[in-house]
Amino acid sequence: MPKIGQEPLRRKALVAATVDVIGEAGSLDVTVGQIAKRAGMSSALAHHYFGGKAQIFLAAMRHILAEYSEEVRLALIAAPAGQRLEALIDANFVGSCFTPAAISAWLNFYVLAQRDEDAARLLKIYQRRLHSNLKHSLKDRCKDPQEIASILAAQIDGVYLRAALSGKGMQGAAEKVRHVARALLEEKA
Amino acid sequence: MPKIGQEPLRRKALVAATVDVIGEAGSLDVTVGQIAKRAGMSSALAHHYFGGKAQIFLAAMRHILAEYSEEVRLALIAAPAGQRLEALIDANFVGSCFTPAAISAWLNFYVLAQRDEDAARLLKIYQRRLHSNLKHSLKDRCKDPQEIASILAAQIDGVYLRAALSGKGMQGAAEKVRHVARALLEEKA
Amino acid sequence: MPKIGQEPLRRKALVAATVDVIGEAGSLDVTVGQIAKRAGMSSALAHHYFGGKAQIFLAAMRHILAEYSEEVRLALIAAPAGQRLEALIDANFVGSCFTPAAISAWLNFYVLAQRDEDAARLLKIYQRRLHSNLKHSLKDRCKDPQEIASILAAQIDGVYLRAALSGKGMQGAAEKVRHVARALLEEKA
Amino acid sequence: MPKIGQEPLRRKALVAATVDVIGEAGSLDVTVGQIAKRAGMSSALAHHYFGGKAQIFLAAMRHILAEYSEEVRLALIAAPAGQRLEALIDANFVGSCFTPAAISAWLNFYVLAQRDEDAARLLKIYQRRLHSNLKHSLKDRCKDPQEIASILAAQIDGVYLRAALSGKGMQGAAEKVRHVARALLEEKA
DNA sequence: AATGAATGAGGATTCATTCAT
DNA sequence: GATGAATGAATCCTCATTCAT
Repeated sequence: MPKIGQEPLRRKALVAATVDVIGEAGSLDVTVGQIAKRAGMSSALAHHYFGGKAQIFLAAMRHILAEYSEEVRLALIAAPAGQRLEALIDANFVGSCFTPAAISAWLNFYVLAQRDEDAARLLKIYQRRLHSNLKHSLKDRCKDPQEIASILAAQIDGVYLRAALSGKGMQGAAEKVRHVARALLEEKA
Repeated sequence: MPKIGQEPLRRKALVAATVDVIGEAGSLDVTVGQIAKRAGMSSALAHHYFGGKAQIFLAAMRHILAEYSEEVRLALIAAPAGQRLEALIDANFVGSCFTPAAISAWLNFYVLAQRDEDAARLLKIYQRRLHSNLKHSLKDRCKDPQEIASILAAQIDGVYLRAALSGKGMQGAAEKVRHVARALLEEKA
Repeated sequence: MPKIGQEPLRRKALVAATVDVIGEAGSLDVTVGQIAKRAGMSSALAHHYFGGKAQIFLAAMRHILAEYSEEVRLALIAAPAGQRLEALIDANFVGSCFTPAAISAWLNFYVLAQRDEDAARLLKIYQRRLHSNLKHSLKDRCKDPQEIASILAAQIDGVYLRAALSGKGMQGAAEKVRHVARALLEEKA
Repeated sequence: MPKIGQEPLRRKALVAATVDVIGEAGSLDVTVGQIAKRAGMSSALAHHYFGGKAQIFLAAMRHILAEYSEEVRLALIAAPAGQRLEALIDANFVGSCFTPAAISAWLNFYVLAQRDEDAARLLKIYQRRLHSNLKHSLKDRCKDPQEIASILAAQIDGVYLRAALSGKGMQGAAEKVRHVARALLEEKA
């Protein structure tokens, strides 16, 4: 029996290891060797599958974003029509991709996006999707969904940042954003 | 007798060069050689004056924070009594330390704070000061200054992040935060 | 499958090269680069296999001591019962590990032992073993084997030193120690 | 009043500092900066007076040898005619230049002599003088002063080495050499 | 497919030495 | 005489990457 289908397994393992290691180090200054070791293979194989360090990182980022997207998608599906905004906000602070490890990877993602074309593109996709989701869930609930969505997106990111750096986790984070949302929607109403 | 009093000059030049180079690279992955070259001296001299790479970075961060603090201090002094909150918000998006270069250094500062004791301490000081300033300026204007300050601080950071990553500068950033502030203060009024 | 089993070969080559290079330089001030080059590999590989300069040195010292010990062991086995002392003395001045190169390494070993824990430990082992061997071979031939062994050990080291520094090799060295041994054993007889 | 005669003072201070620092480090791997600092001046001045690191070391060695020679000279003068050998042996283990610091410098001197012409010459002078002194003091007391002197010189060096490395000082060292001397002189007498 | 082997390039750091004042 | 300033060269070490098997 030949070992078949090893490639996807290996890639998955490497992606998971990357998130893991970056999370632990709190930095993108991790070596391919560390990642490969964590994934239980040689660094040569990591290169073989991904082509280079940058691509490994990118795959890890893509994974984080995919998990996040899925989380959001499910939350929106499950939410009652009038509660989409609240569900969306909550989804941004709950779920597997918001573990401390992922947060660290996420933070570094922001930095990477400054230089790296691919990272910047991925990040833009995330931002557009979040903005779009927010706008949709705000439709019919306020006069300027565009602006409110933009504000709430920033609020979400800011709360992330602070939660990530405080080391105290996401407790109370969603509530802060909901608070802002309520205030903005009550305005002049 | 030797040439004298070069140390402060050199240190200043190195700090400026560090902010500069980090800003351009969008990353802390810059070499002491790059920094020293930009500052017009040998890397050996940079080590001589600062002792090591970490200390050079730290001095740069301290410089950025000092500039920011000064900006805020002046804004608060100049503001009429009832306009302190607005002045404070504006001060966070205007001024010399919010050039693209400084923003990049700032972003990387967040990441560094995850691993580096000293960076974390500096960052905490910034956060406490911002929170404290916000709270003071909210006193007498709402029921829960503590909570509102916390929300606005996150909003400020989030707007930073987005402005920094969009590459479009700070246009409209302060207005977004002011918008949130207005909404939160009007609440239940 | 990769080329395999190179590690022991490389380690051996590096150890030999280390002794060689130190011998030529007459000093521990040799670079990993020099050693690696002599061993026919990159300095990176030397680090890969040994972890660092100190460990390379230590391995070289261990090698020299092992060779010496083997030399002594064989000499003692081969010696007739009544001639053990003489055989032991001779063994200290004959043999592969007393080439000029090894002597130089040996000399530097003394110096290194002043600072380096590991080197000091190794040296102590050598000294204890020599002392113990001498004492055993002196048993039944004098009243105070402990003291005589101590004196002869020092004599051996001293003759080393002088032979090493004179650059004229070990000619007549063993005979000097044998001379002392005879004199000490004849005492008060 | 101009500062005159500073040069000899500075040189003396540097020589003393060199012995000091080498003794502490247990190695010749000391920097000119360390030496100069210990001597209370800038490293530039050290270079100015000595021309380079090698010459500083050499001056320190010369100093140690001079002290040693003086010690021996005085001992020989003070010794009664028939006790010159014993006085000479004792002089090799007593005196200011056999402090732990000097021993360390001495040990390193041996190593340096392997490469450095000047150091080798100095060392040879010491060895010749010791040998000559021993030979003279052995004249009329044995048949082969040349050989006995050679053996005792080696014994003295060997005992040095062991005493220096044991860290227990020179206790009992002279007595060991005297013991050998007695034995050699009693031979076949 | 998988990996041990191997390296070149690069980076932080140190230090003897020189120089201008 | 004396020193702060300054640097080039060298060294250890790391790491992404390539290669042969």
